[in-house]
Amino acid sequence: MGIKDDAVEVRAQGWRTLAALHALIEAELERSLQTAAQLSVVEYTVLDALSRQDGWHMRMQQLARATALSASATTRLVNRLEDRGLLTRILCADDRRGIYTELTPAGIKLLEEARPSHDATLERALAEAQEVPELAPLVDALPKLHTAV
Amino acid sequence: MGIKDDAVEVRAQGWRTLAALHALIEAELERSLQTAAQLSVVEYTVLDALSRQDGWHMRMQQLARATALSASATTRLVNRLEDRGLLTRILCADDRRGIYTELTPAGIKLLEEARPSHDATLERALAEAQEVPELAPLVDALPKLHTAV
DNA sequence: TATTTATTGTTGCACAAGCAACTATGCCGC
DNA sequence: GCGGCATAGTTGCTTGTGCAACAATAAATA
Repeated sequence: MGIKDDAVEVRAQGWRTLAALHALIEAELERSLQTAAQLSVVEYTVLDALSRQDGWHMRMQQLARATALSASATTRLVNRLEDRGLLTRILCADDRRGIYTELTPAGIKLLEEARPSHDATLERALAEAQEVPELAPLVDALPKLHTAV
Repeated sequence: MGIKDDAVEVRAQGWRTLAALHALIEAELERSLQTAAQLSVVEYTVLDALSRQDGWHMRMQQLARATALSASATTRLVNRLEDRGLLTRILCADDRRGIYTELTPAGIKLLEEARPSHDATLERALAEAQEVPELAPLVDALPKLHTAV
């Protein structure tokens, strides 16, 4: 096995680690958000993305990218949240094909209620992952990514 | 905003980065494996996990953990692969509740055919991710996790 | 041994996802 | 202005997934 083959295997192992950690965190968040606010992880992601957006409105396609979902899935996701009164669709004035989505007060409220649970669960999931030998190095690496030091 | 709040935000951002990179890689692998071998990512994961297992047999529950899938999803996943003749169920002699799965020659063959495409796509996806500013640091960190230096 | 309890895997059901086809609007060259 | 093409979003259909309930076997306890 040469150097080149090693690189392939290193990438594969990195990918497996990434996938495993992702699955662990997502599963815990899923349960936590479900019981705390009847929200799935993607639904929370939408509300959170909207809240971190200036003016609190995004187009469908931005939402699709933010959630890594297909266009059709995004449509139905927004439908669900709109039916629950958590956000509203707003027609674009300048581009009449486009549709903005905006958080309603109820959406903001639910997000604020869910956020502590989300954050605590994330912290707990990362702590659990650190107990797993294969995952620990990745958990350690995560907070070092964006520190502006 | 205090130090504690910063830690929360750092974790959240790390999680978003992890999720984004995971989604990007998975989407590319999905397309690639589909066209190369009519396999989904989880299906490939099963075949790969079995091939990296001594004796090439695993129990359902191990498979469920390796794929981060529920028990029922694992059952149906194994059904699909068995129907295609890529693996076989083998009853455990010592624990008659348990079921081993084992790659068939056809399964081994398909895996070997799919692996180059998988590895190449993974390399390409990581290269693409490195062009995205938010993802680049995580991409850089991945290969450093398991290097036995 | 008999009875309870835990574990392993499968099935019914409801739901969310992707793909392809569609509508509606914007944009470009003529 | 008009036909052709690209873009934004929605809908029909199929499929994979999780949860809860279940059957079968093992392990624990009396």
